[in-house]
Amino acid sequence: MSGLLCACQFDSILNQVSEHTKSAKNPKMKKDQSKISIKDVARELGLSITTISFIINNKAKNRISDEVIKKVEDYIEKVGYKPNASAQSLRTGKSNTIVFMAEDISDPFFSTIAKEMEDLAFNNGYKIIYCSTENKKERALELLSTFKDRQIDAFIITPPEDFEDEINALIAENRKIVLFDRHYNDPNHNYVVLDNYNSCGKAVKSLLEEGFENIAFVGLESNLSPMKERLEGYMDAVKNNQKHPISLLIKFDEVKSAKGKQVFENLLKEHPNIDAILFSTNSLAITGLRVLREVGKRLPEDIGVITFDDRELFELHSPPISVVSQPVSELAEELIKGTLNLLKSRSKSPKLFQVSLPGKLILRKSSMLESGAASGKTK
Amino acid sequence: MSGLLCACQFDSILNQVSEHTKSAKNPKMKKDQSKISIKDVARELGLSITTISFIINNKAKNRISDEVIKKVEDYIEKVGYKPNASAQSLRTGKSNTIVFMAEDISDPFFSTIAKEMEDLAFNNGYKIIYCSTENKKERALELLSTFKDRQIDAFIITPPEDFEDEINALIAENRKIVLFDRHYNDPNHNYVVLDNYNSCGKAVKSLLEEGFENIAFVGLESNLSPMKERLEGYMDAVKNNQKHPISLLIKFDEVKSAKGKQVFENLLKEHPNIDAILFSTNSLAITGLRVLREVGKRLPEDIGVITFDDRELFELHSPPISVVSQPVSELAEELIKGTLNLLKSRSKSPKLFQVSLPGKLILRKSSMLESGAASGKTK
DNA sequence: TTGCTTAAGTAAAACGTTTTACTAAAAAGG
DNA sequence: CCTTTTTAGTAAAACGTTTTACTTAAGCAA
Repeated sequence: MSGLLCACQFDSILNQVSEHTKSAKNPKMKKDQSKISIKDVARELGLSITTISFIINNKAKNRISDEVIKKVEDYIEKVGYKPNASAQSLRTGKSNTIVFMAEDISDPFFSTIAKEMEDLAFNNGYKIIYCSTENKKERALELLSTFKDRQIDAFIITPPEDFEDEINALIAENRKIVLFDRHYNDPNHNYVVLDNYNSCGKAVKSLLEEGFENIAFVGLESNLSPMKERLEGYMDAVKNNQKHPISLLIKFDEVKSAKGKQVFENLLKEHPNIDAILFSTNSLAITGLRVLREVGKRLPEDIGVITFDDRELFELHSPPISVVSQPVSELAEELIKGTLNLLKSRSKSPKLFQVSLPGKLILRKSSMLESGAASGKTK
Repeated sequence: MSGLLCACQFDSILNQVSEHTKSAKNPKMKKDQSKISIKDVARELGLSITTISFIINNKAKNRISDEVIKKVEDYIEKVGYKPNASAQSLRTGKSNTIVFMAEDISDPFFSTIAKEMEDLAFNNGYKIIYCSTENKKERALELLSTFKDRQIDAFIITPPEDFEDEINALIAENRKIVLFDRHYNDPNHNYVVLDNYNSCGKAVKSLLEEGFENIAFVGLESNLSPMKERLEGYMDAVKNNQKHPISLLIKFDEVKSAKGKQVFENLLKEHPNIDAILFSTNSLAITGLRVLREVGKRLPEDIGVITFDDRELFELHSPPISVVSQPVSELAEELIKGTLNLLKSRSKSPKLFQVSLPGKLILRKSSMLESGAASGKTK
């Protein structure tokens, strides 16, 4: 049937061939085989490629008659023509691609964010390329250098330590940059982060209300903003309640090693009066929970526990562990919304956006001395 | 056939070269301001772009003098020139991009695989774009239709159910396709999967050796190959040992719901003699463990447990849960190695590869009745 | 000398778009 | 009836590469 439609003025030539090809069911077979281009569409409809281009880019209003628009759209729909993305990208300098440089894309927090972003971006015609910096500056630079020349429209970056200059350089080059998870308190940056300071305050307050007295903080030795803010949040909250802060900072590389377990064990020994611990990250908590189990501490009777970032693991733990949960969907939404706005704006200096979302304290048995009926309640 | 007509009546008369138009150059200004192209390099060195192109593509041997090659390479290094990826892609039809369609990129199994692949691919000059099908056919089709027109070099696909025709269609279109995690036993497909059948056999054997007698299987109601193979592997292993199989298949959507918990609870009630359970997936095990805890079953005394896919959660569980672990690094390596080979081969029909890797049984307390010294041993 | 080979390079077409600047015909204005 | 405006389109340049087919000069054998 489609053979009839391509008739127009080329009849004579087509006819010569069709004698031989008829047996192979569909005379248009050729088309399907090799990619169909805007030129093919134009030729087939007896129009110029300019017209086709205007139509597929919604620039046809007041230029092309509704009748022709309809005809072209129908044909495009029928043959499934889609513009060649590389050609578009070459011509326009845009690629409809966003790069998300996560710390580690296999980390559940980042991969969940990634998935939600992917979905939102996809619905807006954007693709996302992910990569992992491992929190290493050289790695991040390497990635950046690869992607800088690939017509990437925007970068969502979880910067490693000591990366402020590079971020500023990118911004100076007029790139669209959005920071995620960590930031530099720079009014010229776009970012979406958790309100770490107040989240920590809430956690401490909750522990105190439950009757815990000597709350220790176990954090990461790091200059990254969340690590610093969580520590500060803890410090201020404890001091404001006339308690004495006790903090242990562990090096990133040691968290999962024997060394990490040991320094944590030492903390417990040196401060036998500790009756609650606030873990600043997920992996710190996991290491901590291992040690607590090994040394026979009962939760929450001997030691109350709250940690950052919810994971299935904590809910299934015995006893279930209280957490400060990050609002993953909202974070992803803010990130994509902000990034897309940046991309939409035609101005050279789009308005900045700086978002800080509150954490959600999810109380479970590990931090509830009275273990009342309100298990799992949310605050 | 239609190509005949566009023949070239407008061979041009544009031989007047405008040498001087561009030559009012300020060599300093230029560099920093706008992206530097192959043309700039050529002009600056007084060479043709052809020469530059040959050199950056390692096609200069026997064509260009070593002296010139050196000069060009040095200059490129100095100014940091990198070819425009879109232009390359447009010209060559290649994009150095691989799409990985996972079931769910936020699932730890897939995100870990993704990360390892990303790394390997990156080192070979390839980027990876991830996406999630959610095991939904329409979603997969939608994704496919977006990516088909973007010069994607290869697809690594975790197909949803009932997707065999689509895979065959892609292959017929001459696309590079590699299946992952699940396959169709089709000798014309490339795939990398776990040896689910024998992995299940190993798990059953281990439970029997530990003294468990009535081993139940809890699986997913699904046509996907891993689900079917695991069930078969269990069935055959149990029967071969003169035991009676008991299996429960739960719908994907119900696993995490109240319904899922209930049917599992019913299983326990209807078969009070069950003394061990083999869970076919991660999330089934999590639901199962919740129920087992609620109904007061002790592990492993009352019920022994082994589940598929290792996760931190299972190691930290009390008691730690035995698992069949997938060799993530090896899977990722096979995937990328195979895909890259496909891409390297110039032939129209590269040789196929079909890889099935053994699972690793990691025994922990949940399946060890004697709870001997050999905790955590690997088989 | 002539003719052939090799070495070292270049011109120009092509990939598939978008966009600027044009045109031809019809409608409107006077 | 002429001029202007509007409508509905089109031609061709440009984006930055790769690659095919050429050129030009030198070397060399006879």
